[in-house]
Amino acid sequence: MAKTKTPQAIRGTQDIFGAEAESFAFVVETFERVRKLYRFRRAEMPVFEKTEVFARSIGETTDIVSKEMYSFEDRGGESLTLRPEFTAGIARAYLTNGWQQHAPVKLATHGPLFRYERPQKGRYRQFHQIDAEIIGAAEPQADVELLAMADQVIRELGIEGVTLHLNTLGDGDSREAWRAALVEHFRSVKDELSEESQERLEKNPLRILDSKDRRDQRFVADAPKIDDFLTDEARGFFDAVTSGLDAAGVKWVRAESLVRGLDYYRHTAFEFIPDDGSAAADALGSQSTILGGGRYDGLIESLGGPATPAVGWAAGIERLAMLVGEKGEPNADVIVVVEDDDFMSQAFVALGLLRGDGLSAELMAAGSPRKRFDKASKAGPRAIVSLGGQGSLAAPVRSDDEALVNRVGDLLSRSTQFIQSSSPRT
RNA sequence: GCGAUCGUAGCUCAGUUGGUUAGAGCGCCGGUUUGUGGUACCGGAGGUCGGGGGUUCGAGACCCCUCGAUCGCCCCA
Repeated sequence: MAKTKTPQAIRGTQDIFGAEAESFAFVVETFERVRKLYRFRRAEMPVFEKTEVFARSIGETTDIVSKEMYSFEDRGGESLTLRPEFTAGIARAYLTNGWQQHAPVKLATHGPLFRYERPQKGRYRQFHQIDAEIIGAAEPQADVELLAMADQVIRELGIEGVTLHLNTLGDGDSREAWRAALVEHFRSVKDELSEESQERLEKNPLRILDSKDRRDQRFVADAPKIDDFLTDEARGFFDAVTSGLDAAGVKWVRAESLVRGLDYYRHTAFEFIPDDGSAAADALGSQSTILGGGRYDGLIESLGGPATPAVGWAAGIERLAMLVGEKGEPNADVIVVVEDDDFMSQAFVALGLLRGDGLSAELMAAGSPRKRFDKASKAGPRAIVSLGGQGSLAAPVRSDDEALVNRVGDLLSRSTQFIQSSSPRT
């Protein structure tokens, strides 16, 4: 038989296992716990949608839509796309399921997203996010509550050295006026900007503001500020958000040049970013944002729904997992060692008893019988039950934990399979 | 899409200016020792050196292509 080649995993996908998988699970479990504290309701959406769901809401000119989507035709010839983010799909679900009746709704979800990008540290083609959205709430209190939750998730994950960067993009009119002023400002010095920013000038002028290129930064300093274009209403909204955050004890800094990549953002925009020089910044490489979001009051309309205010955020699980440190896999409470294969069935009785009582238990019954105890011992369980070691039905329990020895001894004595020995200790 | 570095056993890596049958540690399997034990010793399995092509008497080493990884740019979580 010809040797079959093992297919490789798809570029930019990951197989997560062991300590890394524990960190990943820790992030998700923490999110689930905190989300219930804030009374966000769990939602599940499909991982793929009609392409137009994303194209229309995210913005045709954004990088995500113009070059990063995994799109394909199904057998009926319809263009479908693997979700590159949660918000658009949630908005669609909100409209097509009549969730409007629950408005305002607080929703939480998590799962895989797909973006066709060059993989690097903290960035994958299939990646995972936790996500929280409040749909149908126009009040700044919604922004405050959403951010308080984000802040608590990060704190409960034990992540340090990360700060909330906050900005406002104003309402639609403010944003447009500001954008026009920025274009004018940068166009006057176009030839002195970096090549990339010259392109951004046409496509996405707001992004010039956070360019890393020195040539751009001199002109960023005296660029028009959003604050000068804010309507009274937009300013009032932002003030309400910031004072709410202060009252809620959420630390934040103003980031005047923080803009978000997607077209649908209005008013509040924010990112949680590691502080310069912190361990977190180090661990993340060039990927800085671990959680980002904002208010998207226009999105639902772009999908054909009624004008509906909403705010949300998403955070990369992989990026968070890199910051929570190693979460080792816990050792077994008990390992049952079969030192003589004649005692195999007793081992299953013992395992059933132990697991039924809530103790994690593992069987060690393969390989050289004489080495099994050593292997069990090496695995570092809280206790070891040895079967057949003395050629008898006795099942000695080895542990430094006296209470556990007694508990295991009591459990085993429930079966006539075992003539309990006088629990010798080591 | 662009750039840099890198691909040798399951894992971490050696492998001299290209030169015989490609090595070590850990892990795994078996045996001996110990005999209430996490020890030590012996032995074994496992590699078409990422894949393909080329240069050469001879390539794991050099060249080209390709796939992948890592790290940046762009952008984002």
